[in-house]
Order: sequence, then structure tokens, then C-alpha cells
Amino acid sequence: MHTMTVRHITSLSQVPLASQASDDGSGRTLMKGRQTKAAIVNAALGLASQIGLEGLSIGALAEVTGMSKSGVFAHFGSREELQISVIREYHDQFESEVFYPALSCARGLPRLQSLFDNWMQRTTTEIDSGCIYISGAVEFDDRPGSVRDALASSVNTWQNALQRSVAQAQEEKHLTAKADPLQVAFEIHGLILALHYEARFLRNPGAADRARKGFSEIVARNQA
Amino acid sequence: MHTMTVRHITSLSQVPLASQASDDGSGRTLMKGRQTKAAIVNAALGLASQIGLEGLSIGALAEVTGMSKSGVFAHFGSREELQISVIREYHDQFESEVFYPALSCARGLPRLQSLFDNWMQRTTTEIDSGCIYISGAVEFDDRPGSVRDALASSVNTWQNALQRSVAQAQEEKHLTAKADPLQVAFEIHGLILALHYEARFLRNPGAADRARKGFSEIVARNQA
DNA sequence: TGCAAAATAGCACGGGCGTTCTATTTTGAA
DNA sequence: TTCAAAATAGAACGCCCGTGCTATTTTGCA
Repeated sequence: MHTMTVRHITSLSQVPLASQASDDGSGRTLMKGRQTKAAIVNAALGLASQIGLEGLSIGALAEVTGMSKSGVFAHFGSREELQISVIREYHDQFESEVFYPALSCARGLPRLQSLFDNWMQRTTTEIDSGCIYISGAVEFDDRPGSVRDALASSVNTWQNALQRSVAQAQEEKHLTAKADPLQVAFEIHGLILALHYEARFLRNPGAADRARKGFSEIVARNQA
Repeated sequence: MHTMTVRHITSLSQVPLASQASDDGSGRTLMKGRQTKAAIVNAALGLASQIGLEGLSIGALAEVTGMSKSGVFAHFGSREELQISVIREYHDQFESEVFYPALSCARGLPRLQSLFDNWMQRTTTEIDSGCIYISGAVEFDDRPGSVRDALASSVNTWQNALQRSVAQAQEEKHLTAKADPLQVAFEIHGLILALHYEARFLRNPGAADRARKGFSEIVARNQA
């Protein structure tokens, strides 16, 4: 219980308490609960992507993982904590699929382009699977609490990274100094949101092309 | 109007049986059920805007309207039908707040600008109240059925109107013939979605200004 | 190998949900 | 004023939910 509380406070840190077991790739000393929990969170992420964080139910999750409701429940202590774990998992995946790979591109426009391309790639996948950053925003619009906080914090982290990349593109003289990173990031975000909306909900074809075209227009307009 | 016809076709007809009463502004002969139903739908729209169409519950609605659950229920026959009634009401309000007023502006860019201004005005309001075209899209992403159909149909009606307005601006030589109405409408949609997301969920200030700036950039880029 | 601790299961609870069925009240034309 | 029809209420149903409690099984160091 205390560990739960602590994890709450330190927000997204998942550092284990000293007394607890370490994992590692394959060694002994790997408390089985950890891997089970990871499996549950993965299944939960899959479920939540499709039906939303609010639609995520412990019963359904138990069925999917072949466990009992209480077995699943014990790993989290509350539904909220489960939802937060899902958000954390999504955050990590997003980071390693979208953000980190772009770091191997040169600072400035190349990296910004890579960030966008990776984001597009991910969003294209999510036309089928759904996106927690988008559905969660709608679900927790006006529902204060730790789930909302975790979600907003993750999204803000990403938005800041994107804005930073725009600013770097200005420093590198790839984009004009007159450009406003907040404005550019806002417009890019809009393209992704429109892509998700029109492709996933309306099932309009061609939305991905329009998002890409929109991005290149933004770049062209702000070029140095 | 086309929308009207479509609404009838989609089986949402509420044409009374021949023997039943007609409404009208204030005359006698107005079956009380009609006004009660309208009041319920209005309350339901308020609730659904905040907590979503999925969150809308008959119990909560009964409490808000001061009626019994079954009293509310009897007006719709199913929760789905209630949700559809809410969508129809929202559609009508949207039409009369955003679409119709713009018709008094000259065809072409003036009317397009008016459509956008009205839409911005409405979205600004919805930063507090919520928007069921946005929340509903997320909730009914991959949930087939009549609710999804009604929602998508309403959104499509609006999207077509917007695209038509862009095309008219081309005919009037206000926008270049090279512009793609689908592309322009897509980008505008993105601005509105980003505004809703960043203002309502992230509570970022300045989002409205960024949306407006984005629109004027789009217009500038596509000017004839 | 033994044995505490961790992990999991089983069960029950209270509550809200949509819906149905059956009264009861209210309406409004004759 | 009467009276069928319309509108509303009331109670109950089965269902699924999150959660707490108490076994029971499994784990992994001593």
C-alpha cells in the first residue's frame, strides 16, 4: 500500500524499493509478479486503445489474461492505478517509437521531419488500434484526478519535445526566426488530430496524404 | 433541405401518427409529451456534452429533470434512441449557430470566413461545455451501430458544407483554382480539433489565437 | 528441503445500469 | 363532465462493475 502511495507521489517513477527484486534479461531473482504485471499492462493497453481508458474493466482484463479478477486487481490496488500504469506504458512506447529514433537525425529540420514521420507512422497504426492520448483527452477533459494528471503530463512532455525541435530548427537557421514554435507545434498537432478523426472515425481515405501535405506546407511557409 | 430528408430516411422520423396532435408555436392541441421530450433532450444534451454520449445515463437524466427513470425512458424506448435524439438536437443547434448565419455573407471567401468565425465562436464555448462531435467520434470510433451512423452522418453534412464553401471561394476567384477543397477543409478541421484538445484538455492559453492565425495562413497560402 | 512471503483464486457485497411490467395520474377531445 | 388514451411513476429483474475478505497455491531464498 505504501509503495502504491509513493509511486503516486513520485508520479511516473517506477524505481523498485531497495528490498524488492531486480529484473534483468534472464537471471534468477525475478519475482514472477513483475512479469505477470507487465503482461497484464500490455493486455490492458491493447484493450484501452480500442475502448478507451474508461471502458477498461478489470473483469474483461481478467478474461483476456486468463486470470481471476482479484488476481489482476491485486497488482494495482485500484482501477485508477491500473489506468495510470497503462498511460505510463503507452508513454514509454511512444517515446521509443517516435522520440528516440529521431535523435539520430541531425538537429534542426531533419530531426523535426523525422519526429513528424515517426509520429505519422504511429498514428497510421493507430487508425486501427486507437490512441490513448486522443481518447484519454476526451474522457478526462473535465474529470480531475491522478489519471488526468498522468495523461496531461505525458502529453506535455511530448509537446515540449516537439516545440524544442522547432526551436532548434530555428537555431540551425533551417526555419525563420520569425516562426513561433508554439504555433508550429499547434498546427502539426492539428494535422495529426484531423488525421486520426477523419481516418479512424469517418473512414475517409486520403487523410494521411493530407496530413503529410499539410506538414510540408507548414515547413515551406516557415523556411528561413 | 437535404439534411432534413436524410434525417427522415435514417429512420429517426418522429412523424406523429395521423391521429396525433400537431405542435406549433403556442396553439392549443400540443400534446404535453412533446414539450417534455424536448426538455429531456435539452437536459441530455447538456449532460452528454460534459460526460459524453456514453456517459449519459437515464438515471442521471431522470434526476436532473425531476422525473422517474421509466418516465424518461418511455419517451425514447431505448438508450440508443435517446443518444440519437441528442445528436439530432446538437446537429440542429450547430446548423443554426454556425451554418445558417454564414449564408447572409457573400459567397466565396466572406462566407468561408464567416463559417470559420462562427465555428470558432462555438468551439470557444465548448472549451467549457464539451463538444459531442469530438467526444462522440472517440467513443464510437469502432462501435458500429445506429448511434455511430447518426453521428457520422451529421459530421459529414457539416464537412460537405465546408468543402462546398471552399469550392465556391475558388469559383469566385477568391482562392486559387489549384487549391484542393478537401485539403483546405482538412487543415481547418485540424485547427479546430487542436484548439479543443489544447484548450479543453491541456488548458493551454492562447490556443484560440493560434487557431485563428492558422486559418489566416491557410487563406493566405491559397489566395488567388 | 523447508517455510515465510508473494501471488493468485474464490466468493460475496453494494451499487448503478438499461429495461420491463404494472399501476396510477394526467390530458384533452367529445 | 366523461372517459379512453397518453404520460408518468414505482418496483423489480438481471447484469456487470470495483473492491474487500479469506483461502489456497506458488515462489524462491535459508
